[in-house]
Amino acid sequence: MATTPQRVLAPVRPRRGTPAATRARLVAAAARTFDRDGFHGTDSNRLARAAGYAPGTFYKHFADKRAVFVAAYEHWVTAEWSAIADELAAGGPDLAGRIVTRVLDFHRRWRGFRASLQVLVRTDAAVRRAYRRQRRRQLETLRALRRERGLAPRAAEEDALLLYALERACDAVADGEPVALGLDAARVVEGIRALVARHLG
Amino acid sequence: MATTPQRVLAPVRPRRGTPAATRARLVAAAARTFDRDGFHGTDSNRLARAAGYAPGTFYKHFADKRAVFVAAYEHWVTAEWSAIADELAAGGPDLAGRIVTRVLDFHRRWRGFRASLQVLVRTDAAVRRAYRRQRRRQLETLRALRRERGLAPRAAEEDALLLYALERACDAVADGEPVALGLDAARVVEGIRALVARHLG
Amino acid sequence: MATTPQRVLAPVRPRRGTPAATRARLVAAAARTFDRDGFHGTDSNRLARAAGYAPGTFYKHFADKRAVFVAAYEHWVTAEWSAIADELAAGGPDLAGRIVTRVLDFHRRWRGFRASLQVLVRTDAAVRRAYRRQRRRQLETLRALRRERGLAPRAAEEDALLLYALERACDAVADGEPVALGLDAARVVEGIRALVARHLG
Amino acid sequence: MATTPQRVLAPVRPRRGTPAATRARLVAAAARTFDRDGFHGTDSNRLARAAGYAPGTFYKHFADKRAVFVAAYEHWVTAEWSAIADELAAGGPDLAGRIVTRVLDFHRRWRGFRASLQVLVRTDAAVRRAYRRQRRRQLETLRALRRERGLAPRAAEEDALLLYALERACDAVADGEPVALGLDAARVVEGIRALVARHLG
DNA sequence: CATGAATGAGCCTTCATTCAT
DNA sequence: AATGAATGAAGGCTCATTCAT
Repeated sequence: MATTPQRVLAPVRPRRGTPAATRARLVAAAARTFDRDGFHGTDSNRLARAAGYAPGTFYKHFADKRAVFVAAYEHWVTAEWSAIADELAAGGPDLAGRIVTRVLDFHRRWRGFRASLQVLVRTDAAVRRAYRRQRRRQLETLRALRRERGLAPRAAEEDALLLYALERACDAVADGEPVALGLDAARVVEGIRALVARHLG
Repeated sequence: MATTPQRVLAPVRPRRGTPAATRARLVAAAARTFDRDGFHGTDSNRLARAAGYAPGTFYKHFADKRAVFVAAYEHWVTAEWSAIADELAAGGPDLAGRIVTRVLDFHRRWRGFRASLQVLVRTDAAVRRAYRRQRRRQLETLRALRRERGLAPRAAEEDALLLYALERACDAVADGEPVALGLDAARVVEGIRALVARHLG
Repeated sequence: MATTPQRVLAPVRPRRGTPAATRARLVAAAARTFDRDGFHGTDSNRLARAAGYAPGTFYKHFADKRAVFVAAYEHWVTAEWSAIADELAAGGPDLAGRIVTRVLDFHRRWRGFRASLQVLVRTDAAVRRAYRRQRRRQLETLRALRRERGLAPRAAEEDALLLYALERACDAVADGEPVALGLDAARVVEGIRALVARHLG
Repeated sequence: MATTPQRVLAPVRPRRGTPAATRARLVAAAARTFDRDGFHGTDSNRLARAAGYAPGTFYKHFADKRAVFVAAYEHWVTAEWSAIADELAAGGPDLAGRIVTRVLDFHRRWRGFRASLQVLVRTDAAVRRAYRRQRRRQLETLRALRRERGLAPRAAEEDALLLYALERACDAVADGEPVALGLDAARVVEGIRALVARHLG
């Protein structure tokens, strides 16, 4: 049974795959790399190599470096919200706790990416558009949730505030900031849960 | 009231100033430029020119671009907190409202800077240290405030959560996000105020 | 016998060659340029252009300027000693005279390079290592020669002295020093030949 | 008995000395610094500071960096040859040995300077002129010596060859090359002495 | 005579992007 | 579809030199 040899520095990939598969690999590798090194901490050649392709291939699939960033963002955030939507749909006790666990999980995975995102939101119109679109989706999801569950009604402005608090707190935890400051990380997480629970309650 | 005209590309300044004055001008110009263009959106030559100096002058005062960033950060955040400390000391009604106005003001002024800061906190150990130091200071200020005013006692973890919520919400408002999303910005600000008031109460 | 015309600023070359060919062109151009202008008298962009490439290409093949210098040195000195080895192997009368002609030839070609070499030997550990390695090789070649030809035995120290005298005298002749001083260059060369002959004799 | 305090990084000096004294200090500091770091390994500000002066002072005394180099060269080599002239005049046994000791001593002191010198001789007309002038002086000294002592007559070309061998061998010893190659340094020095003795004999 | 802040050309290097194969 | 050699604009930083004090 022959095994495909794996090169360490240049992952194997079909020399000719479907464009969609190639694109998906490039997006996935870019997401990982941006998260680890930041948007300005890598270059497009490295992104291509990380996916197992040559530099030229990258530009066959994306107009420029910014374009993969947007693609990776959409991909990641779509995944995030479909996971959270599942959580919401699942029902069961401690909805708030389960949401926080989920969000925290995502923020841990994408903290570096999110940091670059904040810079590009200010710098790049396409990124800003994508970012706003996602925020709108989040607000709609939240409103729908309350409607479906018959939860306490809240103004959209209050939902937005909850999202801000949730996302910044999860970023901080993902950064390891509470630990670095000598705080009890579990209590911080519990605080976040309480916030969400109060809001949904 | 006549104002002294300022040339855009080469601000008036003494042909030969004290090192401290030069450094201060460089820091101020760097802070403004980083905020507008982002850390990776300018270069050291531009920073020097923005302060009215030639490229070489920059490197007489800072080891590299990162070093001015830290200096500008310390300068800005020190100013922020001394202003807030004044506000706190001033007494008078609506403490929460006055704090939010102040913080919002700062975030409006430094939103771009803060975005780059988040990236550099992950990328650069010196920036991370400076950042943590400031956070520690914030927590201490908050604790001291509650003690002096005989306000409701809170765990440090809860203070941290307040800071996170406050800072992210003010960033969003400074970004113009509520407006872009069709929300009522004033209601968002009022929501922030309520959050702070409830915490201090 | 027609020669291919070479453009000075952009030598003809295939638009896309093998890495080895590119590297070889860069090394050759660097050797020429270092010899003419000295290590500190050129820059990496000039070296790239002299080989017909853009600045970036240089850094695809060498970590820095110092690295091409070492590569050029190894290349040149390898060529030198294989030529001398051929001379030695060839046999025939006036071995000393033929050696001197050869060495003189090389020193005329590489006098400027050798001058920079002396500086870098003191400045740069990698260059020093390469230099010592070559000297060792020279001493071994000399010893092997005497053994094979049944020539007069000499201590390694004496061989070294011969090499020193030979190399400095050839440098001076290559510099045109005898002529500048009003000496008879041919007599100087004859003197060098006598030195070598006496040593081998 | 009060001692003058000596700062390590900025040697004391009279704020207003005679121009000649200032110049002499600058030359001495430059000679030391060039020897240690090479001509291209320092900058004119460092040369000034090493002598205890500000950058501007340097340019009050020398037209440019190259000019101190020439001045330092003349100073050093003048000292060298007056010491050797004393040695020659002193008489006594083992003239050759004493000459070699002296030359070796100088080369040990100025090896780094000499390396830069070889580069500048090719690069800079003023340095080349100074260098040729010194060589002419050496040849004259040698001829005068033989005349006065009634030594064996030699063609100027042979004297030149002796100088070449002597200087290169002493450079190598000063470089520590024999030791690095596993040779017996004392035997090398003895070889040099024999060379000189044979030539003078 | 001496200072030292300031200059700015220019070198070293990176990296987003192209294009011939 | 994929390659990867090649590009060149531009950014980071140095340093010989000037000049107002």
